[in-house]
Amino acid sequence: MDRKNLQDTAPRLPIGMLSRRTGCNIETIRYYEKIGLLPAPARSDGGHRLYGHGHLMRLGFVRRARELGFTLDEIRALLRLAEDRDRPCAEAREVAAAHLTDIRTKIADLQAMESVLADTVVRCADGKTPECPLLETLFGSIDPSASG
Amino acid sequence: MDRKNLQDTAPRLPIGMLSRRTGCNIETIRYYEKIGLLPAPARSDGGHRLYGHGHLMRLGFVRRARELGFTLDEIRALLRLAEDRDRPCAEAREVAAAHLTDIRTKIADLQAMESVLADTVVRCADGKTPECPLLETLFGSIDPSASG
DNA sequence: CTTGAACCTGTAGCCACTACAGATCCTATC
DNA sequence: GATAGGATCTGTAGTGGCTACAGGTTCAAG
Repeated sequence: MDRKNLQDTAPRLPIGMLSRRTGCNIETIRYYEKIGLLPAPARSDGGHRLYGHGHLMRLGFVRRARELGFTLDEIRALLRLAEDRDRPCAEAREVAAAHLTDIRTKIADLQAMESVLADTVVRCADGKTPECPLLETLFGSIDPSASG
Repeated sequence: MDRKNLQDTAPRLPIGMLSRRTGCNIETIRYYEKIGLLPAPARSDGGHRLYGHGHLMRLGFVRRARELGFTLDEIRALLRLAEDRDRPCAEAREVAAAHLTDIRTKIADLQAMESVLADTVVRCADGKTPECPLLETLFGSIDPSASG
């Protein structure tokens, strides 16, 4: 069985089933269809969506990529690479490497926030300063006498 | 001079000046006014906003708090505490402590993403696997033969 | 009095969903 | 075949925290 057969769309699963199988909200699934991330599935006579195995795999891919913080645009690119089996690895690595840089930047930013806040909260807990250290920190160092 | 005199709104600065002094976009300043985070300033005869020292301090406060990742709602709460000088420290500490927890959760989440991705990118770079390790990771372990 | 920068209001867009409202369909039971 | 109620349908609007216009008015310098 080819796990990457994204073209297999033989209609089987209604949307609620797909939702349960992937852990993805029904609304989100419809949203992914609307923005073209998930191809429109077959419909029952009454108009209900019926998904195939390809949809299941594709949505699983999207969910996993989201868990790793990829944006929907990045995921779109990765899906294209997954379909084009010729030269995906180098390009996929590029997408991932760029994303990794983003993540590391975010971690660094959050760690900077964390250290300032942790320090401030400790000083608040001390109760050794007359003013609230947190509020003092936030009032910061704008000099109101400087001319703009 | 009391740095916390947020009530001083004697009209002096036009919005562009306030923007330059605080590093906050003009659009953002107007947005903060619209959502009630920054009080509406005086106006010139022609209708241009004229800000006072209190606005400068308040907006500085907001910007610093944003840099520490506080949400606008949290900042609203902190500003209320800053105005009410009686029992702010314990409550401000609570707001900050809750936010600190959020930040630490986010850091942990990002570090989890980082380690998976860093590992995968390295394996991509190896070129030792026939398939692309990144795409393999994203195709994950959904078992299509399991019944939903 | 003219120029052009600064400012005004209001609306729409961004991302990635989420939450309805109000209608229709599907399936199981009687 | 009727009925109940869960599942699904479409479409719209809201979230947070801005940002980007369009199309108009005002301000300050020369």
